[in-house]
Amino acid sequence: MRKENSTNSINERYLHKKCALNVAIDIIGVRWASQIIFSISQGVNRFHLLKEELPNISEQVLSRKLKILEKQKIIIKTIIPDSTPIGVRYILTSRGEDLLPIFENICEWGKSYSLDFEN
Amino acid sequence: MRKENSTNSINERYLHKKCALNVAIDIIGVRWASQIIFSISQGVNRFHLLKEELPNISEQVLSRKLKILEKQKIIIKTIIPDSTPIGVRYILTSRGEDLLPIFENICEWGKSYSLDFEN
DNA sequence: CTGTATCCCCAACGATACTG
DNA sequence: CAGTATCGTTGGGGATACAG
Repeated sequence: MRKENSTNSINERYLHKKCALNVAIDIIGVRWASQIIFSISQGVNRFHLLKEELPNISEQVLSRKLKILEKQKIIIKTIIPDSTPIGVRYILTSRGEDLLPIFENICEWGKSYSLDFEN
Repeated sequence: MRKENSTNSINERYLHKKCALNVAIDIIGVRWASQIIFSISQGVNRFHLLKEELPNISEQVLSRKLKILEKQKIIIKTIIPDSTPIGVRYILTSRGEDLLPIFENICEWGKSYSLDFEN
């Protein structure tokens, strides 16, 4: 349960109000989120495929992250019809698609660290 | 002290190796970092000015963040000559400047949440 | 004015077992 | 196949006092 009056929460709200940049950062800046969005855009769009692609993520965490991204309207969960056992496919919303060119830019920028990463 | 063999650290290294996107996200995705970079670019480039601009940040945290950004070669600390008491000015490196257009894009994207933020 | 030292909190992250 | 329940761990974020 979240403590709405902790300094943590107060600062979070302060930053969100200050600039939408911070809103966006709090969405894409948590662990796995960006990688999951990118993977889904590449066609890695099912639960077990994501588990294979990201072997270090636990089912618990993957499930949690997918649910959050769905709530944020970045991905949509669709049931694959006539499948046994039940199958699920995740696809990006237009809001999610809009992130892809941004990720390209961020990725380019991050590459400057691949060289001197261990300083 | 950081536990280099915690799953947390292992996953961090895994993601960094997977894609530079995750390297960049871990730099700009922590609290205050993006806002500090943006503020400095706007001329809010001194310790006490940043404290005024971000009243909810403690000196401890601001100091810590500035040091990290300096280590990441995103900002540079310059001593203001002939000042008593000692004065310090922070400026962006070219690596820091490169972030500004990216921030513009992220901010634009984030604005779509200002509407339905409390869902 | 620009920090550092010390200590604490708590929310994200993760492991494991279980389920429709 | 696609999750959820439960609980333990970690480390970033923060408060306060002090220092050059």
